[in-house]
Amino acid sequence: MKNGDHLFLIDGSGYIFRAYHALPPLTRKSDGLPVGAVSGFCNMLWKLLKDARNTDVGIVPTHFAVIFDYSSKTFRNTLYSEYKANRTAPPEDLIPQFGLIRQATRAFNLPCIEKEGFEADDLIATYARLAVEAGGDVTIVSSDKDLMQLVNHKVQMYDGMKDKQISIPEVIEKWGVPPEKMIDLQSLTGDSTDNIPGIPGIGPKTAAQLLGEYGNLDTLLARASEIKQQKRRENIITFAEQARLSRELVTLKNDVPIDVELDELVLDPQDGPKLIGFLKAMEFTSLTRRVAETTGTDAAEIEPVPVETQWGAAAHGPDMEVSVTVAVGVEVEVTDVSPSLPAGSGGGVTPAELAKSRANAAIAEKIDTTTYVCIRDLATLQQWIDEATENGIVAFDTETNSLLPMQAELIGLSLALAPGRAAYVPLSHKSGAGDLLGGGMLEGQIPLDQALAALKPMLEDRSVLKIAQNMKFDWLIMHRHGIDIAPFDDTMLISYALDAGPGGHGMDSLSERWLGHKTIQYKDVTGNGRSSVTFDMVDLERATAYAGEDADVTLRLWRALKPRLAAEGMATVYERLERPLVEVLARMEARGISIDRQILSRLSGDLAQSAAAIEDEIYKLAGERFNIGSPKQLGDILFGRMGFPGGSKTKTGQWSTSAQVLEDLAAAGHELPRKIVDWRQLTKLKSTYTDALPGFIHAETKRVHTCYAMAATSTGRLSSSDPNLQNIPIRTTEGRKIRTAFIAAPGHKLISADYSQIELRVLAHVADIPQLKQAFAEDMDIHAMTASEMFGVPVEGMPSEVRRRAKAINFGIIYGISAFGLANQLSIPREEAGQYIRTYFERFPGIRDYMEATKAFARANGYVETIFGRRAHYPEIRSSNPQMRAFNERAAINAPIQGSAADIIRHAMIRMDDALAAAKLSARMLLQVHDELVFEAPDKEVEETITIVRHIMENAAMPAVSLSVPLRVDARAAQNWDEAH
DNA sequence: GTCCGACCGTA
DNA sequence: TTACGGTCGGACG
Repeated sequence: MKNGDHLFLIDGSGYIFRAYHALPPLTRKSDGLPVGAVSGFCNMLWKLLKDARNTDVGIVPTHFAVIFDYSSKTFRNTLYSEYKANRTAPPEDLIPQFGLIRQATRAFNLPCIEKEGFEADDLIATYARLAVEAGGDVTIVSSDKDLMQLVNHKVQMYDGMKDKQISIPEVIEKWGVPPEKMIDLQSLTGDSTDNIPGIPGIGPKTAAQLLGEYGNLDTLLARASEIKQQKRRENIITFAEQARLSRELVTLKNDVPIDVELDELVLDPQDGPKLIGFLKAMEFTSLTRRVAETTGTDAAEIEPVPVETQWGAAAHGPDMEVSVTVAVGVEVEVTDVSPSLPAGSGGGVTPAELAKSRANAAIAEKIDTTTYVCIRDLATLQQWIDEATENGIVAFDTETNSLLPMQAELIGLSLALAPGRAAYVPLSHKSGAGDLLGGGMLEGQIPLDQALAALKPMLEDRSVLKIAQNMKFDWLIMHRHGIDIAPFDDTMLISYALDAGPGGHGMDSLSERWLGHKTIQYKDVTGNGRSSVTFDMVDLERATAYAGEDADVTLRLWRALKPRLAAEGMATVYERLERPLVEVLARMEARGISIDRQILSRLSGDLAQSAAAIEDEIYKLAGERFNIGSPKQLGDILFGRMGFPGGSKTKTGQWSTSAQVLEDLAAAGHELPRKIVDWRQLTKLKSTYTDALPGFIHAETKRVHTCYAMAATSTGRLSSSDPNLQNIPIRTTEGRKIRTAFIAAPGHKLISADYSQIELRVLAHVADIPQLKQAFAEDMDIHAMTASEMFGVPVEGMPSEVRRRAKAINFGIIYGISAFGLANQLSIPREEAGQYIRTYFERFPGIRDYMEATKAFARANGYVETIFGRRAHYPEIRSSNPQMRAFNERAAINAPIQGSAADIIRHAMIRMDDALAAAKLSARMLLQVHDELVFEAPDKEVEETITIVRHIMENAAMPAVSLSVPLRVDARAAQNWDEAH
């Protein structure tokens, strides 16, 4: 190396993590191998190399190397055992990419450099020093602040993803100190991601100011007593030693003994065929094409090169040593079908093959529920816990006396370590069914607090994966006992990510489907109906069989289903949209919302009075007393005895008395049907809301805790029950009053933030409709715009009826429109509705194309996808029954739109808690209503909370998806939900 | 007691 | 025309 040469050092390990989180997820089409970060890495390398003169760096590299971390243990761990101790395991779909990126590097003909005991950063520091000493210049491709200490007039950094150069001025601008003071700055601030302590209470701003004043860390520490702020002075004196230790940790080692000499890093020319062989194996088609063009290679001539990948059966523990080394891209014998955990220790299998062998094994292994252990002493429990900890994987289940997690009491819990090896730990079983007083606690159970104390370290141990069926329930139960389970997998959610569509994801049905095993029914254990008992009354033998089976089945399901995530390309959906939401929703459910009992009680009285008055009038008009709430009796009276015209029948042959039918009669001048409609509205509000809601107020928290179902819908939406807080009235003034009972705690406000027209915006994006995109870009009234476009009526002074029809059509489009449905909705003839639809498609031909393409995709694949890759399956779309087929087609058109919107708000929710915490706001998310989030915030934080909430929600699709239409969020704060919405 | 259909509240 | 959950009446056992 000589004067004028230029060395590029790529921070390979840093790039992997950053690319994984910043780039949209991507999986290899043929087998679901996750390759998003690999793709980003290859594109970046190609950009840097293809024509050095034209790169964004604007510099011609003469030498080039990609540097990696060797392992997680380095010399820094001997300095400080806690170094990087809080790192969690890399996401499962990232793990195979570590190896792939090294192979990519070699395919690019570039040296791959790593060294045991040292971090990539130390190697980079060493090579940078050597290059400068040899007279060369250096560009470090990374954006990691830990490397900024290396920047000087010969060494710069380049952020390959933001396309930004970082030299001395940029460092000063960002951190307020020149690069040579970065070490001192980091020693003061510490770094929570690397677990570097620093000095408490000192952030980058304070650190920069102190270093400006005192020059360097040693001077600062020596003269700490001069600092005026008392707290700061005390902290610096107290934690001086900690700062010195931090300095040792953050100082990069620039004298690592190197194995590859500087001169060996000379940039070789690209080997087109070699690179293309790799890119083809990765199935990066567009990059393959570009490389072929530039290097003048005929890509068709080149075979994909077999690629080695590490594909883990389970991501758990910080080091992830458990993984399967497999050859992908070549035919291999499936050798690993062993039932032991962790699965796979050398067999050559692709994700798809492993999934298949696991499915076969799962159904082949029979289940015997009589072999489970009942644990009744602490020592035995501790043995199981120790084994679980050593294993790194355990299935976990709680038994309670209620399905409502906020009021359920813990009765016992079960663990499974391996298929067939499960145990039940009774904790609160009662004795003496014959005892008049109900019996006391059963003898021979581990005291609850002791059992929980023993379990807590394992349940919270980051190196032990906990598996449950519907983890949100168990998480919340344990959360109420001071234990926050992590990390975890959820078989229900894995099933949901894989197989959302008709058919549920309950354990019983999953067991039958995947294990061929009929589970013991809860009812067979606790009894039926009147004679049923709570689980704490069940004898231990039967309780052990039932509870042990739950854990055993859960573990087996996990083994059968988990590998399918990678094989079918659904790992990202599961890990980004399902699993992280568990804790978010559990915390929302635990918080609950405050309801004013008095308001509801008063409303109930009012409703009862009004309904009674109408009831009398109804009897007078009908000439007899009858049960107005019985559609059967009502239909017979209206259309039988009284002979009203225009009756229609339901599919069971009864007279229909739907609101639509009654409204039509009322419009024709009949008094009685109007009264019925009014009576129905009042009694509905009373029975479903004002009477029912107070029963859900929790005895201790005095708040209402709804329960969200994560796997109940085919589209990705949540559902809410017990009580359902997603259908609280809003359309009528009478109904709205119910919302005034949902109130903020004293000193707080409720904030309601809702997406404006999110589904139509998603439609505009996915169907790529220019007029719609422009209308949203300009924040126009979308229904008026549609009406104007369709009927040629100017938006100014548009009759409301015209807009109403356009609005109905817009919704119809989202729902997979039919002339029949639109005619029904608008009460117009079917011919007229059909004409509307034709006109709409003429004005927006892209929508028709999109709908046809979606139907064709669904027919071909049996499912449709959201913009984030969530799938909804519609196997019946190929039905020979035309009605069935049409229904499935409409649902398939709707699912990507409704589902994408659901995914967007899921993203927002997953990020929200951290965003609020980062802004030091104590606002809390309470409710989700499909396109709306409700928060409770202290009065003083309302404005700032709205800013953060809006920002997170409006940018929720990024970076996974870049929408071509802006998202807009309306937010308002008030004392109650009615005024806030 | 349990299940299903009709009806209706929300997005 | 999409997606849900709750209440009621009424039929079934």
